[in-house]
Amino acid sequence: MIKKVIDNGKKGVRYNLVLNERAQLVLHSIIENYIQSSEPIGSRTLSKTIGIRLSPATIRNIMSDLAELGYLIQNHTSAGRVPTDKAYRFYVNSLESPPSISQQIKEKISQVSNEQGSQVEAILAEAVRMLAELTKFACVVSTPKASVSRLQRIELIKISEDRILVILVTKAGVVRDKIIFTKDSQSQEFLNSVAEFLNDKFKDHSMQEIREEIHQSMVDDRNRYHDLLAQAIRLGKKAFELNQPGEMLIDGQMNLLLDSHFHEQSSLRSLIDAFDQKSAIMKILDDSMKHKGVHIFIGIENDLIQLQDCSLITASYRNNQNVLGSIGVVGPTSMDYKRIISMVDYTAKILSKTITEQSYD
Amino acid sequence: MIKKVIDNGKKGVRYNLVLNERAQLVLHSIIENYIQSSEPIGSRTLSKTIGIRLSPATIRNIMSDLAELGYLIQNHTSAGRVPTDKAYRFYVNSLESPPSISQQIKEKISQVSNEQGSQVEAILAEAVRMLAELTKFACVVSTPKASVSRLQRIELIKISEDRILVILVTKAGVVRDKIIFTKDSQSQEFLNSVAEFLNDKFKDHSMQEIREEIHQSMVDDRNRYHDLLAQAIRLGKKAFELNQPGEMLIDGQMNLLLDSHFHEQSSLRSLIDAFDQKSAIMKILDDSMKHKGVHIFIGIENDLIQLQDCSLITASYRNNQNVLGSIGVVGPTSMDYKRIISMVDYTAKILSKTITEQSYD
DNA sequence: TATTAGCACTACCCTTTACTGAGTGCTAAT
DNA sequence: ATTAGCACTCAGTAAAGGGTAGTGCTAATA
Repeated sequence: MIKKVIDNGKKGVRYNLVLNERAQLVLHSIIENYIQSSEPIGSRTLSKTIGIRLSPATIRNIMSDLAELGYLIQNHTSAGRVPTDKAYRFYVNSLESPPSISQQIKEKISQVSNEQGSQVEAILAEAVRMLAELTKFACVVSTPKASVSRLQRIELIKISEDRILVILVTKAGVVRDKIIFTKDSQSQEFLNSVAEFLNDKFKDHSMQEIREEIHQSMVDDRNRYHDLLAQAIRLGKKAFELNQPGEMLIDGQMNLLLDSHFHEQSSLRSLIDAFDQKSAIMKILDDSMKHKGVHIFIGIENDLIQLQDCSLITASYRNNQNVLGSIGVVGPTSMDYKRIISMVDYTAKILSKTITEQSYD
Repeated sequence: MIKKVIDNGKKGVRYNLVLNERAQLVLHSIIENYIQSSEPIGSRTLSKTIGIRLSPATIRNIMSDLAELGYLIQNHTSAGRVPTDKAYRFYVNSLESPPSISQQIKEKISQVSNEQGSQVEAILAEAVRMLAELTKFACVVSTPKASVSRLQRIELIKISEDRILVILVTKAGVVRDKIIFTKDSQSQEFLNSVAEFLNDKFKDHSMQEIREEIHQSMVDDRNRYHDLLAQAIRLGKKAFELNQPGEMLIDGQMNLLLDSHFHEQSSLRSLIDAFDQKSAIMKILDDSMKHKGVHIFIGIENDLIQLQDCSLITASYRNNQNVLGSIGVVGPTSMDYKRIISMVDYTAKILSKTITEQSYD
């Protein structure tokens, strides 16, 4: 279906794919008004707040066309107009990227990196907390993906006859610990040799690669007869087994529940479910890791049905070498995009900077 | 002030500290009805559901007395009666301890211990999650307190020229990692000697003790001239510095927001604040560690003003040697105490069992 | 003397009704 | 092409009235 457009250079209503300048201005104005007030915008109100002089009647005509084009809807006949997801998409596409941000907010966000020598997880937790506090929405951040992380150091520590503590340190500075059980008890000296061997062989390799190489070695029969090697492979297999599934930190869920946009019990319930499952939101964060800069998912654009009343703003963070994960905000589709986008963008940058300083590359 | 009491053996209304049996029965019945329905209980309704035959009028008389004694209140003149905190206190005191629990729930909770070889933190997270799901309220659990935990093993790992990774394993099976920065780079061999020294000296000591002993050693001048010793003390000081403040895991906060009892915005906001601060709830959990068994804090009994519309049910968990922390449920004062108490009690027991199996004692 | 039936009374809750106000679409005038 | 004017719509609020579940008090009862 070809879209109708308002074009005052021609007679009557034309069919085309773009809005003329005045229609854009009206739409823009409606959206910004609605973002502020969260109430349907009427022609009279708008004619007062919009920059140029336009009578309510004229605005009504434009609004009527915009509604027909799918940018606006009316909840009922005699109510003002409300922007649709399509309108928000138009709006964010028209924004400069990234929007400006106040010095004050910048300073606030920069506090995240203040505490020198924090663990990566602590930095992420702090960042997501800060972002939730500033945006007053729910915020999520994915921890550096184990599979793409590269090994800086592995250590094996015998802590009892049948338990070995495995410490993995990645290039990005993430420390993971895990306890593995063994039937036959080994001396610490032996474990040290094993660890040394694994460090030599696998340093700088990604966890994914390491798992594959170990798998390869196990298939290779020759190794069976070399005790150290055999043990190293056996222990290594356990140690590098997908220890933590990609994790996600959440903060500010409560903010959403207090937000008037989600006051209907139904959408609220489903939102909670979405957060409880984690996996779906995790997927969105993973996707957004693949691209640079800020990503925006508006309402219906979200595959996950529970999130179709929400918009997500995400941005990836990285160290010198790799994209590590991403951080995002979940809020109502009528959120203040300028504000939120700039905050997410800046937080991701600060996060990248802080974590890069911590990295071993 | 001396309390009035209903005593049908005597003439008129007496002053005393106990309720006669019939008044107790009525009160008990009102509370259980109210827990089920969350609606004010009237005399007519009660006369139908209460076991013995009593006319509404009689019940009204008794209720009137109970109201005067502070066990019941009326929201307005022509409404039924609602139990006060005092009533709930009477109620829980009269319960057998601990109340019985269905086999089905037992099995559900026991799943917490299923995954063999989990880290303590993971077990706690699982437990608090399970408890939140079962109770449909908010649940909290405090992680084993660092200060009382005793040392199983310390390990120092050089991960770059200026960074040392410290791994602390406690008797309870908690693994903590921390990165410390040094100006002068040391060899791994040297760090091994230092770690060995610290292990010899401090194994089985509590973190608190260790900190004190290190402090003592630093004051003691002689040690300055022994290089290993001096370095060990210097590094040990950093390593054992209060690394993690007692932490707390929360789950199911959202449940509270969906609970009809907290639908007034005001009490909701303050509740969220209470959870955000953490420290106050942490204090309650700490307190409850000092005593055995289940602890119950009803409404006004909570020092924290934000929690005065809530009841807390807590129970401590332990390994063979020490009380480690406690787990609790936060819900409305009109919660189903029998159900919740039994669940918290049983969860704490399962938690103790699971963690004891993990411990190195 | 304790209990109960009866009665007048109270206040919330729900529905109906009416009114207001912000908004619309359409038409005719500019 | 724009605007003023007008009839119309519908959510929201407030007032009015009936229904209901509760109360307290008094007098009758076992």
